[in-house]
Amino acid sequence: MRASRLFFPTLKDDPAEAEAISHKLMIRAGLVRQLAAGLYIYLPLGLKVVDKVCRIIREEMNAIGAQELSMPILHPAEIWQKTGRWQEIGDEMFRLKDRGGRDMVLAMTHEEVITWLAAHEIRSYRDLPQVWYQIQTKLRDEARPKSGILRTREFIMKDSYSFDTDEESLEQNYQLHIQAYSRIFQRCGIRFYMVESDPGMMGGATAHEFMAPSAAGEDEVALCPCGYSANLELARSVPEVPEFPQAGLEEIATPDVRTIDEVSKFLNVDPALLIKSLLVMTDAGPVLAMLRGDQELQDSKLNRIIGTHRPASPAEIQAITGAGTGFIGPVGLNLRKVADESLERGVFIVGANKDGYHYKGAVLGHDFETELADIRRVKPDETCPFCGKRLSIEQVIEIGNIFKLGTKYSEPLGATYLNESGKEQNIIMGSYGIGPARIVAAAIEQLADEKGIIWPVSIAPFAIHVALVQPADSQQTAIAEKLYADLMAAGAEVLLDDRAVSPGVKFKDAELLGCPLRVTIGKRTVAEGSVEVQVRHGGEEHKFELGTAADNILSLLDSL
RNA sequence: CGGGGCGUGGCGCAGCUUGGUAGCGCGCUUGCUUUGGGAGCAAGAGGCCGGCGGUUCAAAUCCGCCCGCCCCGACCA
Repeated sequence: MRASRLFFPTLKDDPAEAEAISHKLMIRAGLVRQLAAGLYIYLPLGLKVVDKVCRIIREEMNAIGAQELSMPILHPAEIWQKTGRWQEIGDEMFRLKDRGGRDMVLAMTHEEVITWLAAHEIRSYRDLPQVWYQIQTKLRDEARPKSGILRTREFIMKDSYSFDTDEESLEQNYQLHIQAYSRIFQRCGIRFYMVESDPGMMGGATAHEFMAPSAAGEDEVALCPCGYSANLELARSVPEVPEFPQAGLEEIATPDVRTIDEVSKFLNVDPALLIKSLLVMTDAGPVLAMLRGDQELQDSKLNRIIGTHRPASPAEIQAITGAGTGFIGPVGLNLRKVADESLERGVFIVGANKDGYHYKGAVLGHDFETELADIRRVKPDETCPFCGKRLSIEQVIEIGNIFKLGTKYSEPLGATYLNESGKEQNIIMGSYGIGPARIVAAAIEQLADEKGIIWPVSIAPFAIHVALVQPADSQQTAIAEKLYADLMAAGAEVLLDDRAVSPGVKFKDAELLGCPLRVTIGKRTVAEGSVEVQVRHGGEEHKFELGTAADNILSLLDSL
């Protein structure tokens, strides 16, 4: 491709609306343009990179026996009503009516459709197992699109679905996907972790996510050297146990001292000796959530125990507990309570449900009763529950996920098969996603430097960027054209910058675009009968004689 | 949905406090020069100042409503 004909509008300045590195660079390098919040146009270079990622995905999916198909984006509401997600999912699903007044939905995901297909076409255990996949557009009316292409309202996804007769067979397909995913992310040149994850709205019991470490990520994971790794939504840890004082409930005056910080300073005690009491409201009434003063609530964990909830307002707190914010506690409070398991043993200071007062010496089982559960957020350096080493926490981009669905979709949609003894059984399903655009963003986030993008060879829009310094010079042009033709003939993807712009602009654009190798042909190299080659990642420079330049460039490329 | 910020040529911004008919840098066009790190000189083109309404002799500027975009939170296959 010649740069003089390539549509790649580059920008000198960072766009005002971009925050994330990948967002800034994708716009500056002319990969994408934003149409509206969460809606992006992929320009030629951006599309080229996404296509390369998709090609790798296809190769690896095909390699585990998955078969590509394509499903509609527009669905009849009926199948979503059958699985219950029509009701369960709220504003995040785009809904519309067709001319006949029938309810339709725009696909957020395709479990319903693929299961409909399986219900119609799978009859016998002899038809199983199957793995079907597609790379297709998904639409979600995101509450908050953000970070460029990381969270958008329309995006493509590779989604695959496995259909098995039993759990063991599902486990095999699950493992095959783990293998395929690992190879895909490796080949795309990004660092990633596989972590335990919350099945969430997908349903099912087992789920893992593939996470690429990046400051732009929206998720956090806990990691242990022993291999334990989990999304913070469900990560577990063993907290330090403090020295507790004597038991014996006693009211103490704490005038105008409300927060954990204030109380611990006022009483000169470790925050871990206090109970943090949070009142939340559910459909079934108020619930008191309790944590140690040095801990924070992991809302997703509480959510799984008490369902959807919201913090109580100050007025509600007053009405329900009789005290204001900062003075509430479990003692004498007759409502549902959920305490973090770290409160099971110990002697704590708690709010007295009376303005200006706390109790000290409160003991679970003696002074109050509560349900116990893990509802705290893991903190860095807490102990791993499996090996005792220290956990670290990293910010990550979710690039893929895998779920064991079981019969959550096959049952309501009637996807069954006849087993060996002629008995009808529900098909056991799995569902597996990858976000190609997120892989692209993660690669940029993880590798870029202050000059621009640095592509891994496997997904670079071009492998070699030939900078022809003076296109007006016939000698330089002849050399560049020959090299361009030779490299292309050898199968390499080459961008020839033949634009009549100043050398500085060419070099800056080459760095911004981030192709793995930049070949420079100018006055200096012509005089020496050589070409200059710079490796974008690391900046290493080489000089190759003209006669063997193409071969040397290609072997240098292979070595990257 | 809650909180905050922003909206002025293609891009990045100033002007708004104290109303008086729009400016800077980059980019773009033409010409000449230049040619290994975002070139120089000269001449140009390009803006219903997000929208609607109000106040006023007069609104980019003041007031109200709305829309859009970004950030934090909630939410999130």
